Amino acid sequence: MSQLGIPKTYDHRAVEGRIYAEWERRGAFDADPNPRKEPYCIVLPPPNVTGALHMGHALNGAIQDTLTRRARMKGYDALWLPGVDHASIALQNVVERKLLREEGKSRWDVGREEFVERCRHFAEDARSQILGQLKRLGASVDWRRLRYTMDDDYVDAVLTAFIELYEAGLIYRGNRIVNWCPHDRSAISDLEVNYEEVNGRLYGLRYPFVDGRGAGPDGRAYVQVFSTRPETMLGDVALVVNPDDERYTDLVGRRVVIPFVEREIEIFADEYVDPSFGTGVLKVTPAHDPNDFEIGGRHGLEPVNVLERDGTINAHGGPFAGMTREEARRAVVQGLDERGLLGEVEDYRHRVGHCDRCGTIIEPWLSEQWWVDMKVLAAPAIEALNSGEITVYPDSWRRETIRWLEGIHDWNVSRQLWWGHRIPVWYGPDGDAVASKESPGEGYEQDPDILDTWFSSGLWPFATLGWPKETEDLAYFYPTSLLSTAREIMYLWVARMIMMGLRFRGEVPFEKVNVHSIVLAEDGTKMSKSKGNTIDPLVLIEEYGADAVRFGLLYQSSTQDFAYSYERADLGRSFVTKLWNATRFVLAYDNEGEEPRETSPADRWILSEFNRTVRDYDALLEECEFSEAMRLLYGFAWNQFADWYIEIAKAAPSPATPRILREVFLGTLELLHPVMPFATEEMARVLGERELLVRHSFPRYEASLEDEGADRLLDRTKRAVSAVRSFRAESKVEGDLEGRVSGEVDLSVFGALAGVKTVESPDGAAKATLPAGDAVVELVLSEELRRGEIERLRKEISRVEREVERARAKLANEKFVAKAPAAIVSGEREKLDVNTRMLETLIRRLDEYL
RNA sequence: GGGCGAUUAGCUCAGGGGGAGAGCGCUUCCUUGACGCGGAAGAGGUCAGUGGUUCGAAUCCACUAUCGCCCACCA
Repeated sequence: MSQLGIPKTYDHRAVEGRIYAEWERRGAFDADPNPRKEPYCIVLPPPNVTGALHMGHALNGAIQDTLTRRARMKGYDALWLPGVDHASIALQNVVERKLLREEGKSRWDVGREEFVERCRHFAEDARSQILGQLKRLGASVDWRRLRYTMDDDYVDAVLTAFIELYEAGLIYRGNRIVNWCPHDRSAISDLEVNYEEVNGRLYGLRYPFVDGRGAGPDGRAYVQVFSTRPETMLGDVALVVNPDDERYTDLVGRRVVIPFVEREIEIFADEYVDPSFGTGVLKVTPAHDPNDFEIGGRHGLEPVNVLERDGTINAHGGPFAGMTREEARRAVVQGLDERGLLGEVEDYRHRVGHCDRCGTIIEPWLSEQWWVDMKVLAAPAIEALNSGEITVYPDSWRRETIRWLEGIHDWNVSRQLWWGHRIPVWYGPDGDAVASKESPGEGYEQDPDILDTWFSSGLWPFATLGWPKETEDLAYFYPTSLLSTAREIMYLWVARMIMMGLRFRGEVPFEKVNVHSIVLAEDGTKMSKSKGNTIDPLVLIEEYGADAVRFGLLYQSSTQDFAYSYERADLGRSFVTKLWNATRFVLAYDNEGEEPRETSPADRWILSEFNRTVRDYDALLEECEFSEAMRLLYGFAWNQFADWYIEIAKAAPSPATPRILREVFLGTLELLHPVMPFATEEMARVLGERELLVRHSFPRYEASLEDEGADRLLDRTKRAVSAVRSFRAESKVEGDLEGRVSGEVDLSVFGALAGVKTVESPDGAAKATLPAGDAVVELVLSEELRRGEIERLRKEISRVEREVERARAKLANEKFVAKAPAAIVSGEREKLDVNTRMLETLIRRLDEYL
């Protein structure tokens, strides 16, 4: 403890928990519809219940909290609504792995009911973790309103939405190729398939002619086709060649036999075939390839599905039935080889789809699924994005999203998983299907499938506010103000919220979308648990404090992804320390009386500077320019307020300085509070503020505080001071000096900070002449410094000469004078003028010495 | 195969038509009424390359190189 009675250093560990509890106790984050206020609402992108806070959450949390706290301080009725997502496939995978590890059982061993129960319990245990972590970050969410996608009310919203879309004919059942994960035994969406380059093989498969005429293209008795998945030949229904491929014209219409299963298939002509790939002959497997499905359809061919749900070969696979797909691949290749039907085998690098959640290789698989007709839903969303009804930061993502929506495919929303919202369709005894929340009656069986987790997430901005009930919350807070998110879920989630919001509310779900950077690992690659390069925000918070981490993240966040650097947390921590020490200074500073007293130019300058900072900072936050905003505020607080005004307060105060000092500092804390809530709150408390800072008003720009005269005066004064300091450092001059400044400066500030006593006409053996902007400082020197001054003057002269030359050349250019904006031209003239006079002065001084 | 973005000081990154910026690191000095997680003064950059537009380009355009990311049903 210092003599001030407050700790010498700020200890975030001792402060943050206490302050968060205080905010909660005082209901500082509670928001309820208030007709006398304007609403401001952000819904938290619901983290997965299974998740732990990662750097992306920390960054997005900092962004949302900053915007919410700012809105709250600006007088809005600001709601930041928290929630968690049940994370269907992700959580199911976690619970399955646990079950296998701990009990050696699969989900089928325990049965659906029991398994879902376990998922429910696991989710309940897990969800408190990430919520606690949000508190550590300082998130000012209204905890009374915590939502969960498996809450009864939310489930009701999901079922309502499904039934409405179903009844409108926008949800239908269809037999199509889907991305099938044999491990999860479920369909997954296109967006959940990761394509990875793998080293595979291209196998030459030979199909003997049925008629045995032996008149293949080159006299052979077979047709060769290249495939990366030989086992799928068991499901072939045709071969196709390009109709324009002259090599194969007489092949069309002939028949070949599929080895092993001995099925005869015909050779067709189809435009789809690329003659330049492989042999120019393509095998058609409609049940296991989306293109083949189309081709098969064009030729009226019945698909043959050879895979079970778990990826093993089914009865259609003849001798290979029961094998896994990998076993079947080897066995088919070996069998072909034995029969002399294996052609060339080439190494082949290609992209193979993997399940986003479990990493299993995806099989395109024909199955009966539920689909959402997206074209109809996308049209209004495209319109809303085109018209600017939704603003996206940065705008390039608005255009990207429109492009994606324009090429949208129907959405497969059914999953053959167990953890999730069960599809509310019931099949009756007579084969009828009814969409209903409850069983329509005796003998009805509910569809076993559940919904894609993103179907429920798509309703998030309004289902969390009470929909389908027409609640007061919904009327007041919807549409929400802003959604902040990582770009990786723009299509998966954001685009769907827009479509669902327009469909069910007739209004966009949010006015603005902020697409934030992705936080990469220190080496610039993506953070991933498997690579072991993740950074845990909680560890950072523990070490640096939540405020430092938040400031560091925002300081570094722009539209570009960035490699996380601990330096930024360091920067944040140094900043907190700097502010803490400023707090101690302000507290200890003589602070008497409240009555207005006469201000000095320095007082008016700092007010003016602060006021401009308020205006620019607020505008930057409004545009989600967080990095710029942080740099601006940091620069003001450190380089203007602390470096200059505090020094002025020490050395050349006015009667009003105590008041202005405190006022501006408190205002700075208010500006910073949305970003660094804990430390600023503590500083305000230490300063004796009676009201919590979280409840203060955000500073407002006031035109009357602009003071150009004071700005110019202090600018010149600071330059003069710096010129003297620079001279002292270079010439190694210590102690007080005498001198004079030509050009108007604040003499008391100059004298005190430069250590120069001003005299009418500086007299002495030698004089130093220092350019300081448009002013000149002259200092009385001792004789021994004379030689050094000559050298210094020569350097200055050549520097100023270059400046003069540059401006002169520019102004000599007739085209420049004619075409450049008047302000630029007059600016150059002024510079030329100032520098010319400066040059004359310097040369005159040099002459005096020589 | 398409699309988007990046390349700026030793490092991590801002900026973005009119005299190159920050933090860290580096050099010199400094316990001056808060702060050494500090203060003062410095060194350090043909803003990837080539062409173009312009009175003027690090900034806009084109191409090239390198590196990322997203999207796509080529066996």
